[in-house]
Amino acid sequence: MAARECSIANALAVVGERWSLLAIREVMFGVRRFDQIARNTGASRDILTTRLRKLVDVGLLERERYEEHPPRYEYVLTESGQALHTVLLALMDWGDRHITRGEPPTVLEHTCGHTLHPLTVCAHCHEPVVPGGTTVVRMHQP
Amino acid sequence: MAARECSIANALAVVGERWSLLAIREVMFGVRRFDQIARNTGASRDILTTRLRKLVDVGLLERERYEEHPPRYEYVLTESGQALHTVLLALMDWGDRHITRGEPPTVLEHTCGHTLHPLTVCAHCHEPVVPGGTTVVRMHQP
DNA sequence: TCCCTCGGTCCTGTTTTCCAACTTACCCGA
DNA sequence: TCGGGTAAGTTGGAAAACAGGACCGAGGGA
Repeated sequence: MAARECSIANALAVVGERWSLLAIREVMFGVRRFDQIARNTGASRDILTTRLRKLVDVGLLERERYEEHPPRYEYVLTESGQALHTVLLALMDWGDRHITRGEPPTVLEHTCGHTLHPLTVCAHCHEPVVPGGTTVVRMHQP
Repeated sequence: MAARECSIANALAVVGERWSLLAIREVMFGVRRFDQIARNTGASRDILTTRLRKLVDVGLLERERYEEHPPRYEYVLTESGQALHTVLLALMDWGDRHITRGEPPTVLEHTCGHTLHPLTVCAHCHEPVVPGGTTVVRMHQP
């Protein structure tokens, strides 16, 4: 215990459990219903229940009733949840390049009309950020 | 089972288990030794052993002997491992903005001399990618 | 009426994970 | 030579997480 304090660790404490990011992927792709999310992710239903509840509790999802009779619910992303799209894009791009064999299973298009290949740049100079192109200014030591 | 085929899922199958990304974070920040990685992540030693072994097996890390007598090892990132830096940066930025309260615990500087704030842009038009700014062209349905 | 859907809950057994102590192999200083 | 320290794990037992399937309640449709 008494590990390094870090926003990566904090982020993973919220979305790092198994199935959480896949559930968010589904909602981001427009799949909002419990049964569909369960089917598409492959998570067992009870685990998915606890994951979705946690994501609602921490404010990444909202559970909205979309039908009164019978009561039916759907999950929608909050602003914090939507902000995770950069993480999912980075993960998908990395998976496409280094893990998945063959063609990318999912292809996205940017509003500019071209196939989306995400690129991470420095918000200040707009140059791409390359591995080793950063230095640590300040960091918590455990 | 029989879930959606997707590079996000494939990526998470490799680095999605608890402690894996934190171990990679440490190596990326220059911490290469077992004991230090264990201390800084907070992972228990046995779990860390299996995680590091898996990361070596899938080719994200290499285990190198840096001392013959006694035998001592250190972990270094392969190119695939280094490529994960975009994922970690996205996660850290999201954590800084939406999870961590107060100041970011870790501050990085870009080679341009300014504090690094990563920005995800489209590699083609160089415009920022915003939530909902993409459409799905092709996708596997389970 | 009977069967179906949706959004879960419950139960049971298997896997993982956690935690602390132990091990091996060597170095160092007194 | 004795004791202590470090590095990189192993081991064993308890606790937690997970998988998979049955079940449930409120309604819908034929």
